[in-house]
Formats: sequence, structure tokens, C-alpha cells
Amino acid sequence: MSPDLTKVVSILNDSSRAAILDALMDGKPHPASELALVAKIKPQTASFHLTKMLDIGIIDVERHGRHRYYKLINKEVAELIESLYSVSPQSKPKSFNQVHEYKQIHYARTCYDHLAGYAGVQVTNALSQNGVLEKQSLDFVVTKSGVDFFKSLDIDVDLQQSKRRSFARCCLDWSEREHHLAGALGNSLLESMFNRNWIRRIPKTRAIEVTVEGKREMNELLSIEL
Amino acid sequence: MSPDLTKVVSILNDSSRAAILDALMDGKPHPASELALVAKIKPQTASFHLTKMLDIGIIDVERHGRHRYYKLINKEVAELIESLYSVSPQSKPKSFNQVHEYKQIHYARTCYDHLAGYAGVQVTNALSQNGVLEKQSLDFVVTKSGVDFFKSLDIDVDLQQSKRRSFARCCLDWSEREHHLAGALGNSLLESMFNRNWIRRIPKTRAIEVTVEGKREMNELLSIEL
DNA sequence: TTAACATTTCGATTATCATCGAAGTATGAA
DNA sequence: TTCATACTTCGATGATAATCGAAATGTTAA
Repeated sequence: MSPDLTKVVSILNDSSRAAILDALMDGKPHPASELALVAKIKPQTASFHLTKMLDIGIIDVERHGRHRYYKLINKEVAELIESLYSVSPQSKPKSFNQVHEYKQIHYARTCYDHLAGYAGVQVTNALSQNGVLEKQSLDFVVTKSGVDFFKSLDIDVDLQQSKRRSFARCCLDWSEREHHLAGALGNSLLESMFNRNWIRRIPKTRAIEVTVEGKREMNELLSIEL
Repeated sequence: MSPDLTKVVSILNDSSRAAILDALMDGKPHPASELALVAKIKPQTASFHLTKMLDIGIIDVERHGRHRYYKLINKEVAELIESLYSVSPQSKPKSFNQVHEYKQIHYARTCYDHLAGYAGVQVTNALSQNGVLEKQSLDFVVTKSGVDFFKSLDIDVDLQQSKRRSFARCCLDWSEREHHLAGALGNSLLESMFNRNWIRRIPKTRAIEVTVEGKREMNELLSIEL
């Protein structure tokens, strides 16, 4: 069951909540105090917004000791928000620092639990061009040779396919306005890239940097220039 | 220059404005009094909303005598609104009458100045399958044989292509969640279908009905069952 | 137990905004 | 001119909602 658009739209209509959701777009749990900080509001106000978002069912809480960790309820919500942003470009950044962040987040970032941004779209397109994936409506299917490709990255395609969650969805990238790979396969690929030290999280943001090693390996494997 | 998402979102967040915009989605000019009527608000209130939408630049006015005709400023805005609706299904209709309207509008409607809904998507898909169009990212290109096909409907592809406005865009259909044909070519096709009496406007709505003649001809031409 | 901390609930304040009555402007008709 | 119509502007009202101080709850650490 997908979330109600009008509710999500009214939630997104407030700048504090938009900031909170942006922080949650990495798919990981964040404590309430941190979310208050990024939205530049007092903890009470953040709590007010968080219960509101809990009520309409787009986020979830886990209690650990005196902390409460909030996260997006599922990847459908992440994709809905991502696609809402993709329909129109966001406002231009102002300060020097903003320009830097803007570049980072456009280059590579996590979208829920898979890779997005320029790098995410480049990788996805390369996988299509090299005959690993084939786009089929709004999903990808893995080709025969694709199974071997993923095996070389320690990803068991059959295992991923058997999981309950959707396997290999197209997710609309707001910065590139093209599709990138999402779903269980997209997540496995992201994890594999972390394990191989091809990519690294940039602290305090959901931006990602591609290591020198990662650029070399991916150039060799997929003929892409990152 | 595409409209600012956050502004459009905040505009769409009000039910009166949503009703007005829905009425304007047929791309044609409507007098202010009519818009007040469909939104079930007093003329002053409608005027308030209309000036607001004028300010952010998503609608336009034409004065004819004592009337003022409002319309969407361009098809980009129509497509933005259409795609905002497509990311999540709208609420279920209640009354018998609503169910009827719901069915009509899902079956076929105008989206700005091209054909949308089940019929619109069917026609677009058939054009792809019959080798008339090819999807290329978020646009369509007309094949060699496609040029002849359109000529048989009195549409000069070269002429349409030379126009300033975008030629053959993919527009995301909110009811079918698939792409249909938009742009100058989509508009020409709609006009041609009206001229041939294949389709007809259903008064007071932006719903469209396909005539018996239209069903027969399109079945013959494109092998689709409408 | 006590103190510090994370978070929420409550209550008050303030800001924003949709709504509509009343009055004003412009146009067309008689 | 005079009246009706279409629409807008102005001003008041009421509803909604974001914000935060104060106080309460619960949790950890000493």
C-alpha cells in the first residue's frame, strides 16, 4: 500500500519536515536530537513533527535506551520523495559551502539503501549497456551473463530474488532525471561497493565519494569514467 | 524554465486550488466565475487564489470584455501536475456519480492538449509496437515508416518538428502510471482524432469518449481494443 | 539516590492563510 | 444615463498549524 500523495505533499510543504526527511533519505535510523539539529528547531518542535509523520505512517521508530531512532518506513516512501524532487529542480544554492555540498550530493549519494546521483546513474546505464541488466517497464531483469557478473561481486542473484522486497526496481533520480537501480539488488551492489572500498560515506551527509581504487576498478569493469 | 516544485507543492496543498487546477488541466481558458463554481467557493475567494497562482507564474489571463479567462501557462506545468498525481493514487470516489466520473476520466481525457488515460496510453504503446515511435530517454522519435503513418492522418511530422515547443515528449500518466505521447506531435494527433470524429469531448469535464467509428478505425490501424 | 540527558506532553503564543461580506472598477446592455 | 454583470480589492474573522517555554517521563551513569 503506497502512501497517500496529498498527505505526503502536505508533509513536504513545511521546511522543517523537509529538512528532517532529507536527513532520513539515507534510509538509516537517526536520533530525534540530531534531526532537531539539522532542521534548526528545538527538540520539542522536532518531536511534534516526528509524531505527525509517524501518524501518517511514513516513518518508524526504534527505541534504544533513552534514544529514539527514527527512519523512513520503507523504500517506497523514499522513492516517492525522490520522485517528487525529480519533477522539478530545487532552488539554487547560495553560499560557497552550499555549492560544495550541492556538487557532492549530485555526484553520488545514497537514496534509501542504494546508490544515486551521477555515479548511480552512470553505473546503472553501464550495467544496461554491458548486457548485465535489461530495463523492463519499471523494473530491471538480470541477464544470463549478468548473473555471473554479480557473482564476481559476491552477490547471489537467486538469493536476492527470493527475498520478499522488490528485486530490482527503477528509481527516478532527481538530480540526473534518469533511472538508477534500486531494490534488493541495488542494495546488494551498494554494500558490495562499500566492502570493496570503492566508495565511502562523507560524514554528516548522505553524500558519497568514490575512492581512487573505486574509479579504477569500475573503469576496468564497466568502462565508465567517474 | 520549469516551475519551482516547492511553490507548486504549496499551491497544490489547498483543495480549492487543486479543484481549480484540475479544471484548467484541459489546457483551455476558463472564466473566473466558472472556476469559482467548480471549486465551490465565492468569486472573491477564487480571485484570491487565481492572483496567487498568477504571481508564481503557473497560470495566465486573457481579458475579453468583462470576462477574464484563466489558463495554464504552458504544458510543462500541466505535465508537472500530472506527474505529481502519478506518483500516488488519489483517494477512492464515494458516490455513484463519482464512480462514473472516475471511470470516464480514467478511460480517456485531455492532459493539457494531448490524449491521456487508458486510451492515451494504449495508443502510445501501439505506436511503439507498430514501429511508428521509438522511446528515447524521455522523448519519442518518429521512425522512417512513422512519418508515412502520420502523413496518412494529415500530420506533417517535419512541420511539427520545426516548431519551437518540444516535439514528442513522454508524459507520465497518473491513472495508468505509464507514459503517453505529449508535445506538438501529441497535440496534432489529438486534433486529428477530433477531426476524424474518432473521439468527442464529454461536456463539463475533461473526459473524452471514443466513438464507435473511432474504436473501429483504431482497431484496424493499430490493433488495439478500446 | 541523585544528577544528567533524551525525549515527550502540555499550554500559550504567534503567524499564516483561506474565507467571505462590503465596496470598488470596468464592461456591456437597455 | 442607468442598471446588471464579471471580477477585483479591502478588511475582518476564524481556523489551522508551527514554534517554544515549562514541566513530565523515562533512561543511564555515578
